[in-house]
Amino acid sequence: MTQLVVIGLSAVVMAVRDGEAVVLTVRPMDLATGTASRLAGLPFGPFDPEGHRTFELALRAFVTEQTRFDLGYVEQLYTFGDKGRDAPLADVGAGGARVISVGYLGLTPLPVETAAPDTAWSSLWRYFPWEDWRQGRPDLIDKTIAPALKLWAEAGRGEDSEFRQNRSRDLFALDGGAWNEDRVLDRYELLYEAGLAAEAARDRDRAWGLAATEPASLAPAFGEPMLSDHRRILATALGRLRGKMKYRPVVFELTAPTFTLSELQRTVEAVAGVKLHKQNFRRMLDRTGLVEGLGRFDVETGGRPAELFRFRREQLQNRSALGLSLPLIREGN
Amino acid sequence: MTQLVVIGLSAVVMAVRDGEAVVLTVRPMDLATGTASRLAGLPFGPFDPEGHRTFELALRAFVTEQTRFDLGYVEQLYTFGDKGRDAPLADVGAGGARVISVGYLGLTPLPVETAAPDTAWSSLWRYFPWEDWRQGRPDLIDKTIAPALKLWAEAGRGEDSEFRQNRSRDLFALDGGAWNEDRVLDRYELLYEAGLAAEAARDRDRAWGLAATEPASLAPAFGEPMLSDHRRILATALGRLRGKMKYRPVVFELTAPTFTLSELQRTVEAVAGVKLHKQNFRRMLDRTGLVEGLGRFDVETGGRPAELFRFRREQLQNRSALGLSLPLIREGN
DNA sequence: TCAAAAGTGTTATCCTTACACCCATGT
DNA sequence: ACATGGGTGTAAGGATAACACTTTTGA
Repeated sequence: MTQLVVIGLSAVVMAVRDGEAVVLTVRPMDLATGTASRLAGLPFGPFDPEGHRTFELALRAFVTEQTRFDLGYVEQLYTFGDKGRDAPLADVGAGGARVISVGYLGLTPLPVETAAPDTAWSSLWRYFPWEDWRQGRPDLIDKTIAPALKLWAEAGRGEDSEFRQNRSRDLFALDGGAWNEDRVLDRYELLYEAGLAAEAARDRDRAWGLAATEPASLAPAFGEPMLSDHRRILATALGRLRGKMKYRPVVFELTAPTFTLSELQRTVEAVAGVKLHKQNFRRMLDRTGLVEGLGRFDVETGGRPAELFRFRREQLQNRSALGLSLPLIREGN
Repeated sequence: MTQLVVIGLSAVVMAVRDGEAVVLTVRPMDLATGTASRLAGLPFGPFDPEGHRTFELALRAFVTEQTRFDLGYVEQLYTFGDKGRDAPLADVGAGGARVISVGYLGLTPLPVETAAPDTAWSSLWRYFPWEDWRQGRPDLIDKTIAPALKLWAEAGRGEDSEFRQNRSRDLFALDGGAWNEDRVLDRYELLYEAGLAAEAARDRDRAWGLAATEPASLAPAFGEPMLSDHRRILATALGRLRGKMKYRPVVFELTAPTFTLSELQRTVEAVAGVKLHKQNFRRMLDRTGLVEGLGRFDVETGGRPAELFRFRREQLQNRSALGLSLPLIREGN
């Protein structure tokens, strides 16, 4: 009944700095070479069933230890346990045990320069360059991704070929379809399945007992790979955050206590990866009553001074979140 | 590094039968008495890191084994690992190891009578009687729950007292506030914290090393308790499903291949626990284009025959989910 | 004076909500 | 004929998306 299982915790700590979405990454020591790992990973650590009462406490403890940084908002994402996928800690030696990793999302308003060595804030678009549509549709989708997916789809047999093609089209908005910014994970998994994410080649090699081939010539369009399955966890986190922003006021976990409406808009845009309509964004804000003007102004904006606002945290509780449809009725019928 | 950890999988398998939401429950053998356990639980089993490639495969295997029932739609819910809470398997002997349980939600259109012994479909409202608002606001909220929560709030000190009161008011819609049907987990956790869920007393006893006191006289208004933390997992599942219905067409995992619009509405109502507006429900359906009339009719309805419809699964893929706000813009500004 | 960023007004369109009403079947 | 459940039409109000325009600062 007692098995060789190790529980690992991984943290996706996100912030917005200078209008760019960033994530906290580490380069752990590689046991083989004794130097910092070539690939970046997420802060992660083993869960000690003796010492820790809850996952969340364990997570906060080791993130602080590794990065000298205190987490604020935290939420559980998903638990990963597939055997095929390269598992966390495999690179730093879990002694052959099966590793289950519980992923967490943490948000912080303060992209503090972390003092810890081998720790850095990196832009999300390094790992998902196709996810930033703020300057319009990224060229690399049509130039590199679409052709590669087309080849992959054509390599499929019968039904499968058509299925691959439809999925590519829908997820990457290929034939004039609408871009759905929430489906970050689906897109990453598609690229992984198609063998276009560098991690796919690595995991395949490892499954066959081969030495890792350098993920040599994959185009930068497919994003920088990460250690083990960390890029998959990161994709889960970004997708979750993008979706959640729409029905819970989580953006405010990423802003300073006071902010201008433009700053707030830039923060939302940085995460969602799309441009928003200024006037309508503002109208939406005062309809929902989520923010409150302070009558004070920020003079540093390089134009007309902007009023400072704050998030009205107090009335966060019940807010019925909007969701959609389910047309309610009072009585009868 | 290798610790005494056991991974358990728990399945919340839901269906709608005769217009009532039901869940698959089991009464495992109690090792002490050798008879079926007094309390119901969810189907659960250990995850074997040697034998199983993924959680999902393991889950499908043991659910079939325990209940002779094949799962259709499956999604991961949450991973529970708190020490304070009574953990799964504790009742059937995990030998003192720390148990981490990964909860899954399964949906099925066929509430097949399961042949397996000690397995049954039970109404969700047995466990959460306050969650069914289809006949209007349940009496037991004002008669039993509200007064009990009031006492609990008054027992709090200072700030805490006010906080408890606000939370009770918001979650149970006490002072004319709006009912938010999605917050099933928050409500259960509130009752647990307030010591009103029978499980709370049991876990407290166990933490203090006492023999379990019979959860004697808790009013039925607080729902029937389940084994270990299964009612918490069930609450997570119901909340998730209620929320998800609003942005993904998951209801159709609960319906037969063809259905009348009234049947579909009753299914949604059974899960959401609220009454819907017939005409507007129908208008919403053809706006979204989710269903398609078949030109065939069901004559068994006891009135004018109803047209049969089917879910248009094919165009499920991209559908941008509605969510809300994020006012997009094409170019500039 | 002009660029840059903040902030306001107005309109067409669509969705939601609410109302009242007609249709086809079994008893 | 009438009860029962299935199904339709229409209109008011609010939210969204798209226009264009004014205001206040620094260089």
